[in-house]
Amino acid sequence: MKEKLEADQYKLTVRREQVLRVLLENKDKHLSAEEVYYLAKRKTPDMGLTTVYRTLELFLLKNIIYSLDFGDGRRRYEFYGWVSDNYPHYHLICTQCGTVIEVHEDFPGGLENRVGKELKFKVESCQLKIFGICKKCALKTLKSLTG
Amino acid sequence: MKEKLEADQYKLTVRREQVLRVLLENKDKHLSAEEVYYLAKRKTPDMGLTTVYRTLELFLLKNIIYSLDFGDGRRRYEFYGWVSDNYPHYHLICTQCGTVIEVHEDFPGGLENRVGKELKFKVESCQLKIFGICKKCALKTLKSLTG
DNA sequence: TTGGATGCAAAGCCTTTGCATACCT
DNA sequence: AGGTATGCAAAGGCTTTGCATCCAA
Repeated sequence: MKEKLEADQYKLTVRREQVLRVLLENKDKHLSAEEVYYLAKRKTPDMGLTTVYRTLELFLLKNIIYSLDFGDGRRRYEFYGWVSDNYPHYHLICTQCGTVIEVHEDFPGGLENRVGKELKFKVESCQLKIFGICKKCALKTLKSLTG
Repeated sequence: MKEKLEADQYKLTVRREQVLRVLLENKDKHLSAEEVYYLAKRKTPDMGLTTVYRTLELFLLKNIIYSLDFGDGRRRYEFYGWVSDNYPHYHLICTQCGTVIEVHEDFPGGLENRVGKELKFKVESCQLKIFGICKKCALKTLKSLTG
């Protein structure tokens, strides 16, 4: 599987394989570059942060991953989930505790087709972020009010 | 209208009014802090960039504006369009020329209600970004192919 | 041997903070 | 006077770049 991803003209070096592994093992985590760096460093201690950035850039270019921004000032990375065999999905972001919940569910309303046809736009990918209060925080708030 | 926005405990100073004016005059433009700065500077030459940042932060806090990220490394700002009298809307982002097209249309499929009920999540706001190729770029590509 | 991959350090951007000054009530 | 607002400069945080070295084909 890994080999297939890189078969083009790029080499799947040890470092790149490490980055790939970390990303695969944390599919649901939305890691930042630095987090990938620390996790990869565990198995490859002489890995550099620069390499992580360059590898992520390469993966972005090859559409292996894509990047998101949850407003905390650093970019986060996730495997690509559009057109591929992954289901498209979207994110619920709690504005109180910052937790990001992934919803693995199709986009509603045949959105992508409608956009393509009605608005003359060739859709490549979608990102849907829903901000609000998660159940935990709602409970917490309730408890603090009732004592 | 402007007065109403600030009536709380914050002063609507000349600088803040300038920032507000720039934002109002560019409702459809998704300005960055620096762009706001330059536009505001035209009428108030001794305006500082720091003030723009601090004013934008204040406006964010008061839910007068909200911020977006189109992946170009700088935050962009727009008037708040949820719950308010603005229609919710989403963005088409051309991955070739970077143009951002606003679609003033409700989110499809009663999305926000479904999320709230099915996933136990109190929705505050949504952001939908659709990446792809705009009509202009598609034409450009076609022409370059046919000569 | 040759070109890409890598690490380190430095530079670049955007944004925030510290601090002294200016302003308004 | 007192507290907020502001500008400038400096600091911060994340990311990219320069450059010498390393590695694999």
